[in-house]
Amino acid sequence: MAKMKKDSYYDLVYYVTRQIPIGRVSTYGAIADYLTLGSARMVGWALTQSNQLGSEDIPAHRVVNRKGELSGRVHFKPPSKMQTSLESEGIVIKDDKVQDFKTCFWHPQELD
DNA sequence: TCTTTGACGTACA
DNA sequence: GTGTACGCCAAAG
Repeated sequence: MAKMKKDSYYDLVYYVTRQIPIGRVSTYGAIADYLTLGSARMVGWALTQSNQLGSEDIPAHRVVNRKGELSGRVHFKPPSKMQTSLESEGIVIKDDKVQDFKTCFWHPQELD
């Protein structure tokens, strides 16, 4: 596994998303900026694809929007699974939003 | 090939 | 704080 088959923008997003520590959350913008994708939408798109594929190896529930809102919960099965998973990891969710978002926020740059 | 849509973000009134 | 507009780029029809 010294070399990945392809370095499509999804692979980058998948990789970074897997690096998100438990009890922490990241944002589309942070990932997009770190990977220099140019648009946060690319991150959401990749995550949607991975989710539809059933790639549970990717903790997409730890990725939220800039406001800390669980904007993509509707893409989960069931949608409430996103909040449940986050709360299970010690993250406080209130009204579909991360309370200590500022504290739980994690930036991929932490890997460096 | 063109148009529309989308788990977003920033800017402005 | 809210609503509107634009940019961003890829996938689907």
